[in-house]
Amino acid sequence: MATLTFRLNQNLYLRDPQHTDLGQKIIRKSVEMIDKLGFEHFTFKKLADEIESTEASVYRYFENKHRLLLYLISWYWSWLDYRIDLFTSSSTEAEAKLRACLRVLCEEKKYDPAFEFINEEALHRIVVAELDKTYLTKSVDHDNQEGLFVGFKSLCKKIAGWVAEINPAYPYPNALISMILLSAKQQIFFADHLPSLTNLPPSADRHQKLNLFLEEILFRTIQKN
Amino acid sequence: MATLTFRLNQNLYLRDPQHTDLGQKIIRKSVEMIDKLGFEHFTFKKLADEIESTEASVYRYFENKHRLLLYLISWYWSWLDYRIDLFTSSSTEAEAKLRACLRVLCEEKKYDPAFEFINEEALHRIVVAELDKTYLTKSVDHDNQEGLFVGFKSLCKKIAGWVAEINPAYPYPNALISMILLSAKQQIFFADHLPSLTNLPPSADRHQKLNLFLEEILFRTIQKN
DNA sequence: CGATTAAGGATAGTATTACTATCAAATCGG
DNA sequence: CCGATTTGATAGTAATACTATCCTTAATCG
Repeated sequence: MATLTFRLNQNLYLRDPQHTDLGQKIIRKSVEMIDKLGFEHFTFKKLADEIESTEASVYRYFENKHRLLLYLISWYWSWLDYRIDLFTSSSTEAEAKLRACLRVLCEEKKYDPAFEFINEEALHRIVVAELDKTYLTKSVDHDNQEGLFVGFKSLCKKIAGWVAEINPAYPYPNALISMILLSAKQQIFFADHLPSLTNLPPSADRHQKLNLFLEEILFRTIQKN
Repeated sequence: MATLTFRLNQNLYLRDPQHTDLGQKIIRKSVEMIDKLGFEHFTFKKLADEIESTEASVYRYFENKHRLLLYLISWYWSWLDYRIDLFTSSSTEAEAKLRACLRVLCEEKKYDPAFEFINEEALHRIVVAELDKTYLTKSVDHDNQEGLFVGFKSLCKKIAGWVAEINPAYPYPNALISMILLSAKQQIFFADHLPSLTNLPPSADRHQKLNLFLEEILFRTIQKN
């Protein structure tokens, strides 16, 4: 099988981790550890110990742990974008594309064998729990200038484009889509931890319910008249 | 003028800061400093230096800085709840209540002289920038059990109740309201820092636009049939 | 009025974190 | 096989998030 890799913004890393053995270990293990410990309790020291390397070596790949998180989450958005392309390319209608897109967004994430060293299931949990921390910092503006959020921004733009195709007069397509993208993560988190803030059940069919919830909001909001 | 205070969950603090001079200084100054430095760069040491007290003394009021943040944000939700009551009590119709409620949620926040030692404008910016960090931690479940999120949860429940009054058949009232409550903060943040993720303008009338945006989503989504 | 208690100040100390720096050993490409 | 690059090993630093102890002062209560 051909190995796919995503070309991510070079400012995310110092040395490309996809190209070396140590780099791949860093990615694989950090996904596992951030998922388990949470980003706050995850440190380069602990990571280095686990992969039997040293802190200094990890710092040669990533400037700091914040950039590593940004890297992982950028990877996630690229992956989602790729999957959305996969499932929307067969449609020509914007409406069908949007429906397919929401399905991909809400689906339960499983390990994707197309990408060997990433555990997508764990990465999805990381995105749910840590996404907001990537931009809620005093360095947002700087990070944004360096292009560290392009993955999220371009995905949002693409989907908002379909909204504009359906109803060019609707004035808030980007706001609506960014809201939906974030809500998909938030509501899953609430279902797991603060159930009174949602109506999604704890059971496995919550992904389907989430899909219904968001689809209704999206299409009712953008319908004409 | 009668001085109002909110009765917040006792687990938020070790000693009630509203009742002492030092406590009030801690609240007033921490709002100012978290707003300026951001929560990550804010420390009890820096705070103590500013109010000319000591780290140890601050720790006598709050177990740690995370609880202090939770305290401030709980205070904010209580305040919002109080303002929503103020502006909805005149209406009897659920729809009118919801409209008034969204107006309060989206309005630009100004200093409220009813509460002397809190700068609501700064606190609002803190909520916008730091809210998600209060629950995106490994200790959510524990904090939730201690009742540290009741402020947000009860507000959400109250508003969702009005939704249910209008359309009892709508299956996701809590999810819809929590989404809207959070989006109101998020979209303001995007307008300031990641404008391509929203359609709110940088100008002052963005609060009004935000109101239109959210009102349309809410009422279109819950309309019957 | 004197004694008790509580609040706050002063100081010290600890483990951990998030780095930075230096040098030597291994390895890899031409 | 030579030289450049990569990694490992080790050390060190400033800051952070606490905890502990002791002392002074102020309020309270019989």
